[in-house]
Amino acid sequence: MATRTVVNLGELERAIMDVIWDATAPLAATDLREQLKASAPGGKEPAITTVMTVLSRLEAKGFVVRDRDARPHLYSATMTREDHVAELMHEVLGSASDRDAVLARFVGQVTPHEAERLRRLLDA
Amino acid sequence: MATRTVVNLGELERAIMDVIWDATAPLAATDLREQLKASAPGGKEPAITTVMTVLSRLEAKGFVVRDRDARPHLYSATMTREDHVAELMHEVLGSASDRDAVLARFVGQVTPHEAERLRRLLDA
DNA sequence: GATGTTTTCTACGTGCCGTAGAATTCTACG
DNA sequence: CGTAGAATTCTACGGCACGTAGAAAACATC
Repeated sequence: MATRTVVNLGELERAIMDVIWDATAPLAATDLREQLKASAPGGKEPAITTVMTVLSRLEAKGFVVRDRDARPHLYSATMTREDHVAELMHEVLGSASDRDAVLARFVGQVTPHEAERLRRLLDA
Repeated sequence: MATRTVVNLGELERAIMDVIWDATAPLAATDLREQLKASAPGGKEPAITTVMTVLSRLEAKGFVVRDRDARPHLYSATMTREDHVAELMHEVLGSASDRDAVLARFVGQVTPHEAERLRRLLDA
């Protein structure tokens, strides 16, 4: 019933996606767990089964794909973080009736540098 | 523990915010309930206490303020929907390390009309 | 085929949210 | 005032998403 928007990631799910996105190649669950420990401040370290459960859920949600032929299964993201975030932005933008008004507020809050960047992108 | 981002609204909470945002003046819970029924397709109609509970939660979350002096209490939004959505967009944008790359994807997906709109906004 | 590894299954605890009755407080009106 | 009706607060339950992970099953390897 809940209009399943894409904005549905928990804390650990997001942390795992971040590791996958930062990786240069598909990762095995164990490696991923290592990276997770490295990037986590408190050194918290979930059980390997926990990581796999979340990975399965992320796969079900379409965020990652896994190579089931490889022997530890290898996981990779279905889209880049940038594409994902851009998509989220559009999704959020779409939730307003007056898109133009939202854009006005939006550009009113970007940094000068980003404004310049946007100008260049738009002229390209 | 969960890094409470602003992106936390349930289905009913959002529906209620939409009614409040569409309203031209502060609303009483009963009126709000009416509007809710009107805008809902299935004619689903939550109990008045349900509406009030959610309203209280929205107040706690800082999304609405209520006039406690008025006799039915009157509720209104703390910010416009456009400001809210723009804020969300920035929040989402901030979740990426490479903001420029995100912006590139983002502008690559806006409609021509919106691109034009953005150009004008940036030059203002 | 026994052993270590990897994966799947199953399941619990917690917190958010929709839901709303019960109890309480408040306002008018007679 | 006293009381009825209206409004507000309190309390609470059920469902679902997530973090969590053990138990069990499937695999690979020697």
